[in-house]
Amino acid sequence: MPPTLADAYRLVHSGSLALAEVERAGIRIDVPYLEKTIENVSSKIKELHEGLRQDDVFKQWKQRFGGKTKLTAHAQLGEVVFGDLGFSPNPSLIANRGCEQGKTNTGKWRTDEGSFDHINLPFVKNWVRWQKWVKTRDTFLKGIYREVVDGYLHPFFHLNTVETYRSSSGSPNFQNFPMRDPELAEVIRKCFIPRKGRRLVEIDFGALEFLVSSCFWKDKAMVSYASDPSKDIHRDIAAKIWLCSKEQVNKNTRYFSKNQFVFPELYGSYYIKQAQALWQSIDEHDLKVKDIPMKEWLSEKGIDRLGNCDPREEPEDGTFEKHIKQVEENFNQKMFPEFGQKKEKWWKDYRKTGEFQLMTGFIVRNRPHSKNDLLNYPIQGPGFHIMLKSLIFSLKQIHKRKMKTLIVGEIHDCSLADVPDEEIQTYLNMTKYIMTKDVPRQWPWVIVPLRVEVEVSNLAEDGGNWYEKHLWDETKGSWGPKT
DNA sequence: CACTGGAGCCAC
DNA sequence: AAACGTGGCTCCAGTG
Repeated sequence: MPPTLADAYRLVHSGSLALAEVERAGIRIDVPYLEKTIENVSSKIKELHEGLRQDDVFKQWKQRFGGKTKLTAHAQLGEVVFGDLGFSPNPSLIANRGCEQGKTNTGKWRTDEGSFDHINLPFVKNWVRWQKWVKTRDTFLKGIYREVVDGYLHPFFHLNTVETYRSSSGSPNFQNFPMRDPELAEVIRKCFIPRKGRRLVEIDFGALEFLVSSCFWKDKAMVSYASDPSKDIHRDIAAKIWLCSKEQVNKNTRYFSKNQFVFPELYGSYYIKQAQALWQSIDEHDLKVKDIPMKEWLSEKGIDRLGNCDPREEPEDGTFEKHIKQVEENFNQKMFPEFGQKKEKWWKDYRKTGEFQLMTGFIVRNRPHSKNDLLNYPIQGPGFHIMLKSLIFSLKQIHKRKMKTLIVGEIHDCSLADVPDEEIQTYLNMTKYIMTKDVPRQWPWVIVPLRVEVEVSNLAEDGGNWYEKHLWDETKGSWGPKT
């Protein structure tokens, strides 16, 4: 019997109790470090601000806006750079539908970071940098500081706000602290520390979205990719996109294949958007095959331009657009034909009933939904539910075994725990078993093996924090740093 | 003064 | 016909 709406209710009920416990536990914050860091970042901001004020561009800015001059106003920056200084909008940016190149929906100049990529003006580079640090301080650092009580932070975790039946977090949002920008990640994540005698332990589900996707579409080839650790979908697609052998795929080319083709394709993007994004990445990130610059490499294969990317036109031969169109057709018709066919039926069925049910029993019928919603919700919701059920089971075990471990946070496909050193082995063994054995056993729709990725911080006494953490793995039931 | 939508940026 | 999804938070600029 597949999960019913009543099952879904029970999950939310016990999930709410579990997350209440997470909220109550709280995360230890290194308050002196946080205070010092706010000071340091403020000095950096002040310096950058001073530099901007002394720049000649700022004089022009003042001439233009006089008493209304406001250095934080994006609209004013746009007027100065693209209006007065006469820079053209970034030609490699893709214009929004119904938007003039380089402008927003309301007709103002776009002033996001990418809009300035092509402009080599120190003033502009520094302005972007300045804004980045202002956000770091005001949103993240001060957001934490404002909510700290007696050295602990208690972010909220909600189950009632998200259409896909994922969770959300607030006050502050625990789920969007910087991670990819190493400079920002370090400054902010060092605020989070374990309690005395403990370590922070983060356990992620590996590749959860792709695994859940396989469970939902039950496409044979997809399930095979998801089940066989020696197979790598992103590498294989990268080889097709970049016209090279699987062995010639490198970290970068795989990364962009994954994030600008495979996931977008699973969630309803299409070849024109993917081609544009990939083509832009080639120069932006200096993509290569072996040591050959990508555009040279592609040119040797007979592809020397992007193409018009006009949805009304058939792409021309010899364009990247045409090539990606073929990769897409191959993806949907040859590689994953069941995915290609089932998604049409899934959409048709929705059009008949106006509602759809997730594998975990939840029913979505709150409003009319787009085709892409129909592709995304069934993956995003149940992916989170796998994590939530694991969290619930872990807490149950922690209580039963009278452990002192505290689960202190959750980010969609991972949990963060504050674990006494002497409980580490128990906690990791127990949680891995729950995540990879117990939960799949309870949900027969999980038809592919689940996997975990474990990261552990140093002890509090050794300067452990959420930034400095180490991959751990298991050999014969014993966990330690990965060698 | 309270509120709102847009734009931007952070995460998964 | 349309064109990858879900959030939270902050600032500005405009409205009542």
